[in-house]
Amino acid sequence: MDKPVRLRFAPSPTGPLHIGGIRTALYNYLFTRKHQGQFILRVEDTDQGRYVPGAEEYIINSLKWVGLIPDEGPGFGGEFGPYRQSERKAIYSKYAQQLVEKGEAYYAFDSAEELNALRDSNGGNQKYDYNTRHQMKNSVTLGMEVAKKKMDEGDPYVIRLKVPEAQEVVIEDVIRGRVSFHTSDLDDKVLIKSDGMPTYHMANVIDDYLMKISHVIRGEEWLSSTAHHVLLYKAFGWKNDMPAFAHLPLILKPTGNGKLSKRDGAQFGFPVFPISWIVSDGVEFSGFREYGFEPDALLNFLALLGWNNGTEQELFTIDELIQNFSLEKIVKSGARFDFEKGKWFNQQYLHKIPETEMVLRIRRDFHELNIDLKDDDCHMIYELYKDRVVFSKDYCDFGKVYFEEITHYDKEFVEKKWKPEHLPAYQSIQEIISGIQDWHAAEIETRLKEFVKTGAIKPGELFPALRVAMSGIPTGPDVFKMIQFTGKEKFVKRMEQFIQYLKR
RNA sequence: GGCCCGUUCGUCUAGGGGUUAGGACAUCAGAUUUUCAUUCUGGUAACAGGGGUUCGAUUCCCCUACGGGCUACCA
Repeated sequence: MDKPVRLRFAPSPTGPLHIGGIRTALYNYLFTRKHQGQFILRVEDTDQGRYVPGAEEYIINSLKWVGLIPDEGPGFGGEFGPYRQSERKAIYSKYAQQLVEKGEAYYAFDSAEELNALRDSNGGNQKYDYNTRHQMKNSVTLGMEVAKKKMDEGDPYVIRLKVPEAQEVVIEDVIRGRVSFHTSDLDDKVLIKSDGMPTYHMANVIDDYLMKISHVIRGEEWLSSTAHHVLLYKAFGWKNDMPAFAHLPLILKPTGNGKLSKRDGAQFGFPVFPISWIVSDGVEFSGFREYGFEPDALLNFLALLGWNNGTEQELFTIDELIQNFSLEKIVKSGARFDFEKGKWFNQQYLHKIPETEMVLRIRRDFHELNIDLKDDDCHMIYELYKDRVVFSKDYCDFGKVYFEEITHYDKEFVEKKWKPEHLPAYQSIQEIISGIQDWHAAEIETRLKEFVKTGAIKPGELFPALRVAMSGIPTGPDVFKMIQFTGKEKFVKRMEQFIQYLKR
């Protein structure tokens, strides 16, 4: 008897999607996959004033990057199209007409000034509702004859929902349980704007009905207006076909107040967008992709931000997420965004990537720097850095010092650890190393340790110094392997450069 | 202001009328690495407050506080 499972992700192309949107899409996707349903992308582009060119393409590219591919949607086919609301204008007018005829909606001719005057009255809190509609300029007060005449004369008008008096509107939210509103708190929402376009509420309800949507999983910002949506379903006589609602907790800023917003990335120093977004004036907002995130890691991280399966498992493959997902286990309260935890997820995923794949990426990243690496070099860089990378591009960031000139040395190290009396030791080491025939880390290690035993320098002073000489910074992998990888000739040169720098 | 939703370690969360309130990230300490990192071990750290209900409440109810959302011819 259950309806087929059909869920929609319905973003508005007013700019780039942010990760909250990706999480919403993910939950929709997981639910459909778990119940063998359809995952539908619907573009809610009914606000012509806020339409941003390229945003739709951006949304689709983002979904593709993370692997949440719609079964239906613009460019994805499907029997219930068009999936862009701007292309469904005629449908909405038809249904709006129907509502007016049934007496569930009415035409309104109030000007912006008149609406402001209404709002400002009664202490600035007055709504356009069943208490005030009788004092406004609409087909309820004017009569249908006059209204028709005004419309024929070209007077701009909107269509408003005629919210019934003194009723309780109840929503059975899958996540929150029973939530109720009273119609006395609800205004007569505009359904069709004066440009002929529907508002979100109107288009949303009609499309969900027409597209046979079974469950609406969306952000909590929609919970309040769901009361109007329920009223709309009733007005149309579609109450029995109403989808189940599940309102998701919001993702909050890491610190401070409010929900995570698109501008927070710049402020907190981490991406909030899945992939980078270039604003028309050339400003670019970096994305998780460009930051180096694995799409599966991002999804895993996002999935756990407001949901868990009741166990202590944190690492889930996408299939495991599908198997384990349930709306009932979604947390009710908002979740602060913790970028550090996101990085941890990425690191975990990076460890799972096989060496052969990683080596390919290392070669590709170096190639972009115009450095063509030999197979052995790629493997060596992998070996050297695999325990300390968080993103795959870190291999390149760490490894490029072996192929580029060293332009500066860690200031703190030089100031704190460098002592002029170390100089002879450095020079001795340069000689010892350059004398090694069997160029291997093990041999280098033996010789260096022998030297340290002479007491010329302490190990704690020597090894970090060698790292600085090799790479500019005192942290890094095993020094002996570093030296081996640097190569004898380059090692000698770098020691020379370092010694010159210290003498300056 | 009004309406609606929420509140367990710094953060994400598990749990649920009787628990040493568990895990993860972060953080701190120890071990190992004659160095940093890794790894391992261990530690600090939470039921917002006040009333009920109850033999017993962090868990159920109410109030307060705090947080969040909505309050547009935006979605």
